[in-house]
Amino acid sequence: MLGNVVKVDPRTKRTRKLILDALIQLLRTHTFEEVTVNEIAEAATINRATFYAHFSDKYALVDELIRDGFMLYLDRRMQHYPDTPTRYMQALLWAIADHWAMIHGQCNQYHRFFDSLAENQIKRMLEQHIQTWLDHYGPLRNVPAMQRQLLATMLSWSVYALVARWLYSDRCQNLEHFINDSVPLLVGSIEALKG
Amino acid sequence: MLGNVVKVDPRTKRTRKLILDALIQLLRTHTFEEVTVNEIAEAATINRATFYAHFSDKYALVDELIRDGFMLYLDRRMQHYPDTPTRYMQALLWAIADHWAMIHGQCNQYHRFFDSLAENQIKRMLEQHIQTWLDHYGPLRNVPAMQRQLLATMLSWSVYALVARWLYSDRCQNLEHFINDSVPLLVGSIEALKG
DNA sequence: GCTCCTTTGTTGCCTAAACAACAAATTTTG
DNA sequence: CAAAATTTGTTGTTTAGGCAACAAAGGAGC
Repeated sequence: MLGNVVKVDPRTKRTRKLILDALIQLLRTHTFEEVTVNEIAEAATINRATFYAHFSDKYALVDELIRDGFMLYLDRRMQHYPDTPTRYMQALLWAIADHWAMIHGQCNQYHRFFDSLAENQIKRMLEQHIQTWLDHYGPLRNVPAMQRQLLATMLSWSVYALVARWLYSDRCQNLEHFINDSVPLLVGSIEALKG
Repeated sequence: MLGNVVKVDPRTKRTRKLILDALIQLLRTHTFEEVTVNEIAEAATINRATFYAHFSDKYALVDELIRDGFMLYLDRRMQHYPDTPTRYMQALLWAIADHWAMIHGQCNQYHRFFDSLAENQIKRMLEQHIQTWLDHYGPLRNVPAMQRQLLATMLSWSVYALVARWLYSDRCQNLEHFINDSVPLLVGSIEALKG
């Protein structure tokens, strides 16, 4: 985890941002399936070949879009360094809800297929994040690493599942209440590993 | 006046736009004198050397900014093809007023020095525009070209002078009235050439 | 089935932009 | 005023992006 400053060419940064922004803009009026690489390149004012120099295809692009977006909300919810399982799990649930709200506010043309791409990326990031958190969580120091890895996998899916359930149950319950109801379940599986 | 489509590299277009936009943005918080080429390049996310590849210095940049801006309002006021001297002069006066309002609304940090740069560019454009208009104005067909050129020079300065006078007299008079009062004077010098 | 048309990736050549380093001019500051 | 620090232009070299043109893979329509 060194200060890995790789000195990336400013043109590369700008081009990536142009492409990302172009997709966001297009998703306001088209579904992800409708959008072509050609349209993205045009909207980004770059050449189509340049697109392929940055992303292998539009799926790789949307993956990065999701990761960038979710990272933002995740970091934001981690500002207060939640050091107990309860507060950490609360933060994760809020971050997912934040991100979902942004997605379906900003770009209302996101669709089923899009959602499943998002789900994969988010679960992947959650697993990585939880893994790191667990490794730094004192009380589990003596638990074998493999056990912590399995726990991280399980929790990432569980956390996502719970929020998804709330989202697709028409969000009739207040989000804060729902989170308070969910957290104990998640914390329980961490506590279980201590014993 | 052929359809002179010169096929300009998309990167060039984008870079010029980035630089122009960067200056506009900086002029919201700094005076023109305060702004350095370095800051412009940074705000535009381009290299300083690239700036110099497009503009010889920041004065050349602001010239283009003014020309682009004024051209917009001039074209807009010419939409109705004013074919009489009266309507043409009205359109010119309005265009200058439009542009001035934009400048001092958008970028309130514009200053004396900036204004004089603007004045030069606008008078230059006015002269060119009036020259062309006069050349296509039937009733002056038999007037020697040199006479029309001198008239164009005089009118460009006159038109600008009148609007400037209104602007610096605290704009106490209604603009429309002021324009109606001014137009006959300008038209008069055109009519004088016919006789 | 077949054609026509669009989209997808890929490639080689060319150009605009990045970078770093420079001298000269200008501004700041002690 | 003189030293230090910015800012200004310029230049040679390196690199990212633009531009065909291409084969291949879907569709859409007949």
